[in-house]
Amino acid sequence: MRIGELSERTGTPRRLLRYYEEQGLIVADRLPNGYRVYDESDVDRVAQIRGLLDAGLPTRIIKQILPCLDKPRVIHFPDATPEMLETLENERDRMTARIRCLTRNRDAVAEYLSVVREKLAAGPSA
Amino acid sequence: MRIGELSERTGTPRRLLRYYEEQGLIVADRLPNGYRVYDESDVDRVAQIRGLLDAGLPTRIIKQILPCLDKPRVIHFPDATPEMLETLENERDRMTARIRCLTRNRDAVAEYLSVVREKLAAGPSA
DNA sequence: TCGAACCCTCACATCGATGTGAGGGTCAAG
DNA sequence: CTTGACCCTCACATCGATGTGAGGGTTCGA
Repeated sequence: MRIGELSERTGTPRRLLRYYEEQGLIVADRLPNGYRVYDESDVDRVAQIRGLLDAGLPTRIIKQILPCLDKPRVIHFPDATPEMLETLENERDRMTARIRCLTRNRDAVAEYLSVVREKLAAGPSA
Repeated sequence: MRIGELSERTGTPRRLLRYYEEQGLIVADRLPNGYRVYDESDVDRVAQIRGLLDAGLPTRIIKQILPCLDKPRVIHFPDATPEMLETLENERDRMTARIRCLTRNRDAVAEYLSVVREKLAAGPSA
């Protein structure tokens, strides 16, 4: 598929698909006329990128963790330098911290909402 | 305490403490000379703000969810408009989505790391 | 009284993610 | 051949979070 379809299917502006490519997060083949072509797997990949961006990770980091989830179990770690492994470990820990923070606050918001809803159901205009 | 101490204890630049105040995330009393004064609870509050910012939430949203976790159980929902409740529900769901995305990817990174570590332990230079 | 170490406000700069549009090719259908 | 719907690159604009520094007060100890 070309960029327009991918944009529509992922709800992502074309501008951003090009930006993600520029940042090395996705690679697109080109037709002889220069048009980008994508395949089905790019739909998931873009969704993943957007999810991570939305969770606060910068493209620089996303670029590093994406290969870890590539393909089924084809771990191509020969190019894994010690610095890179350390970066990944740090990022794993940061993600864990984020998850904890988000969970705690999400639960608090959820509880607040349920209490308010309960009150509203009991005495609407009180 | 004044801004310098809070900055040091939270590892947050003074500039940002002032910025958070400007965004309505924290309120600081003032000494007669204009200096900001904070109390112990602000240390936790700043940590919470930073955690949420790091998790990708904008100050505008953080400002809305902070009151939900304020104090023990003093829910002051009289000023809870329907729009606000809807915003909170949306944000709760977005946080849940973020948590799922982060967890999935964190686990993948963690597994990648453990496999690589294992390989390295087995045949270091192979 | 002077200097160091605080604090203040204001304002411009940077950085990453994104919006927007100019200027211009490609291609299929009328 | 032309029009409309695609696509391209390039470049400037915006927005939120953050850096940086100018210009200036306050406090305190040497």
